[in-house]
Amino acid sequence: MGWVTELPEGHSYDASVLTPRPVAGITELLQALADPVRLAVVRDLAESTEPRPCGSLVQMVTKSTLSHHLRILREAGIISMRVDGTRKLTSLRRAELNEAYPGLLESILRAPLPEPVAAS
Amino acid sequence: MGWVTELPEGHSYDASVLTPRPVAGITELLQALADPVRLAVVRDLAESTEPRPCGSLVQMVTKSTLSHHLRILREAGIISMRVDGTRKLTSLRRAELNEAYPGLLESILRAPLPEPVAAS
DNA sequence: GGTAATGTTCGACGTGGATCGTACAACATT
DNA sequence: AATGTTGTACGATCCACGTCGAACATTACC
Repeated sequence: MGWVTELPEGHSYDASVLTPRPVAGITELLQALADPVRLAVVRDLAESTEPRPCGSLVQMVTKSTLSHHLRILREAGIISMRVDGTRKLTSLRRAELNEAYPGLLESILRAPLPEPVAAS
Repeated sequence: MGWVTELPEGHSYDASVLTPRPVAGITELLQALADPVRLAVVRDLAESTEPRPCGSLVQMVTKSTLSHHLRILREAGIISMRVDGTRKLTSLRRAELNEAYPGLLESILRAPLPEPVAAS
């Protein structure tokens, strides 16, 4: 078996890391996308067809912070992750998003990236 | 003259209330839209072609809180306001938004409103 | 001039969110 | 078994945000 499915009262992994959620409501979805780091992650994932390990994503923040942002994106149904050995591959759920909110993701991705993402 | 244009060091109105700003960057725009009250205001404005006074908008919050949200929408370039006697008429800047981010506003407005907007 | 109507500003409060460091879990390799 | 790699959980901190009440500004009307 892979990762733990139940929480044995203490320090162990949450099963929700791997079970994809349905795409969230419009407010939660916009809140998830309304952050420079998370938006950068989404753009990054959108540019590569292949799933990407967390380490190859934006390096603006610490591992723990990135994990926090990936959790939010996961809980909003924007991304999904699957295990690949010692790493987890993250991918953008374009189909589900386009079904739930047609055109939304595309129009956001089409937007020019204004902020240099980090402080100049 | 109309409203004050300069801030005479104290309690007076800000000129930015009436001067429309350019549409903000994608992150600031999404942040402005990622709030249930503001999203309700935008939906409300989108459903009526005529500009609306603040009093006829969503009544979920206090006047001051609504004014705060309208300020954020204004600074993001999403709405504009003009004076009409003792009131200010608010209108959605659909054209400017569609020019800056084609399809974005429409896809958001097309989304079903999930949350009953207030606590049940 | 006084009063009412409509918004805005300010100050304050509470909550949530972003960030980090550290410790831990799971797997791979040796 | 020991170690390295990768990602998550937890605790703590800091700051931004949403909310309200009260005071003020602007205009209209009596």
